[in-house]
Amino acid sequence: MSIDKDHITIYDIARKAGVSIATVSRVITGKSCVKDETRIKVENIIKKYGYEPNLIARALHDKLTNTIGLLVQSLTNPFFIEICNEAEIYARNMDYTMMIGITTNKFEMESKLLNLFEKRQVDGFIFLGGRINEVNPDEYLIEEIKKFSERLPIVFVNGKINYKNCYIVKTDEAKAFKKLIDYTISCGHKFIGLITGQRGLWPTEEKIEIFFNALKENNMEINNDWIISGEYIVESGSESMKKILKTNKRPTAVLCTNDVLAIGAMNEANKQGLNVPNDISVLGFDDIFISKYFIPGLTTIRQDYVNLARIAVDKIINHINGNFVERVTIIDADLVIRESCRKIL
Amino acid sequence: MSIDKDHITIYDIARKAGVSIATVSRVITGKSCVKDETRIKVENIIKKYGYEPNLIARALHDKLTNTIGLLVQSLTNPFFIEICNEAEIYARNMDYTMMIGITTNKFEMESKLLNLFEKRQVDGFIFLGGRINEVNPDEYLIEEIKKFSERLPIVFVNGKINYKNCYIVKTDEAKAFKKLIDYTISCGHKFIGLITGQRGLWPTEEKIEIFFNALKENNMEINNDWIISGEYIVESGSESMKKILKTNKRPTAVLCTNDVLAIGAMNEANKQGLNVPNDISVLGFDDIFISKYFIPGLTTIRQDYVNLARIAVDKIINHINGNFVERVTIIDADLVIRESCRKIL
DNA sequence: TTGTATGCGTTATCAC
DNA sequence: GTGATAACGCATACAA
Repeated sequence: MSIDKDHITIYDIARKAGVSIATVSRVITGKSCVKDETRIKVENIIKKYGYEPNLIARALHDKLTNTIGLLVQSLTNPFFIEICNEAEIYARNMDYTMMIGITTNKFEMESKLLNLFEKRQVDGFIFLGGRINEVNPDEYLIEEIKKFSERLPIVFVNGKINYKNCYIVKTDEAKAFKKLIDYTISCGHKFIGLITGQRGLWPTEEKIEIFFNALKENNMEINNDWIISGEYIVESGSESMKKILKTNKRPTAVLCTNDVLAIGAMNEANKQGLNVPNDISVLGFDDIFISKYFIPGLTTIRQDYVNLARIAVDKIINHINGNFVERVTIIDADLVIRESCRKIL
Repeated sequence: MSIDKDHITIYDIARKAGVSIATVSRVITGKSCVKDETRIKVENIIKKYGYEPNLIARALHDKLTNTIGLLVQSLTNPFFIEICNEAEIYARNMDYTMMIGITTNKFEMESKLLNLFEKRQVDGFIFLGGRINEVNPDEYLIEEIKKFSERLPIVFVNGKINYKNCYIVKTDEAKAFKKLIDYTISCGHKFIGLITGQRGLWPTEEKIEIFFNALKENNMEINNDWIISGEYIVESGSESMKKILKTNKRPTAVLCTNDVLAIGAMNEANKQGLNVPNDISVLGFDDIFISKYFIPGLTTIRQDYVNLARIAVDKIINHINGNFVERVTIIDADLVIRESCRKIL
């Protein structure tokens, strides 16, 4: 085949088949009726020359690119990675391509990417991390999202911005974190600390509230020296644990609002010669891939990555296709018991 | 501003400015000369109406999309993730957008993605994992790469397929692994095992060869029961360590051809009640993010992710711009000494 | 059922 | 220095 595939157009096929380009187009899209005889003739020519429609030209006409923009805070947090991984594979399976933009947790970068990807005519956005986690985001951040959501479907994964045009798929983090606390208490722990990431984010504030409520319900001591906030990075988990271990009395268990923090916390405890879980128990949230293999295995909450990702993609595609889309979907998460939380006899 | 930005075209601007679309286009591209007076007039109108050129239309004309296709084997191996992360951020900084395709290490998927992304008119490919690591790939896998590389720049990250049109950026893995072995030996280890991923891949075979040579050079015992191959996943590292620990005499140190395996190996040693590094030392390769925080911290080789990623992107962009591009770039990697390898007195 | 003609929004060629 | 117009490749409204 000496013909360069790149340069075969609908015109070439039409000429070879002795029909008009309209007919060829009809055959390709399959939307309109074409007489069987001509359809087969055209199909054969298409096959013979290996013709493939030019997706750019099609996008120019249709205003649709079969592309989804994935705006993710970073690829350093394994939770985000799992979502990206599953979302890409699933989306492509549904005939969509993923454009990825890493915002490095900068709101300006989110804005730039929203604009850039809109210019690239993505058919929808998936938002992962960033402003959607803010408890009190600046008004303009919300306004911007609203503006875009008028034109394109936007899905937040684990986000909380509530606006009529925005879709949400999220883990029931409150319920899941309550499970984690209840389990810890059921193991006999009476002195429990809490390590969190940034204040002012939903994944943090929600869990802090649940934590306080649960301890009160159980008439347990709330020691503010054992409640340390930082960032959602390993080093911060270590730092927070260090602070907790400096207090006069140390807790028997420390809950972390995510696994990354828990790993930092375990690392620090270990450095100080403490054994997890014998000297101090540590629990996490997310069940990132390494948590299973850490020593000791981390007891944590497993978020349902696969469904979070797939539902996010489905919402976009269904919206595009004009199907009904549930605005908010909430998913349960399971407790994963490993070795990092000791049962106190 | 009541006008919908989406629908402003070059025609609107031309009309408002009282010039032709050609002039507006000249102002936008900046390639041809326009009288200062008219240029300023047009620029003002553009600003006033917030006009932005339609990138799809431009792509249809130019055959360029300012998009790079990133074909990655999986987002489960942290090494790949680091590259993706850096590549996306850097590429966008250079005004390119990243399309990501996860091949799940299936060659057919690589083929599909090559074709799909070419139809989407990416301006180049970055290849991460997959067939480019095969020591003896099927001929058709090579032919396909050759075919695509005639039309588009393709960069392999740590790949070895040698073809005149393909670019390569890679860590000098042989040299780096030699460093790792030399260090292990310098710590006094005389009985050393090796855990690898799949046979038939360069990152495996090359290291096995280095391993044998180094041991011979040092007149050390080569015990084939201590050389176990599997897959590049954590579980495989555990399994391999299990096999090594079943042998009569156990090595004092085990080298792993990547960190993922090392983590599995350490986990297994630990499960069997052995302390790393006191009972057995474990060393890795890659320095994935968790290796620093693992207990004990993993002694390993740090690949220069940032440069690997940036050089890959640069090669693509320079090729597109018609600049000279070095076909192969080889990067050194450093030994990172942590706690997982014990010094024997 | 099929063909013609037009639009999609650019850039570039060629006149003027 | 500027404008008219073709070209990029497709999809579709309308006409036949």
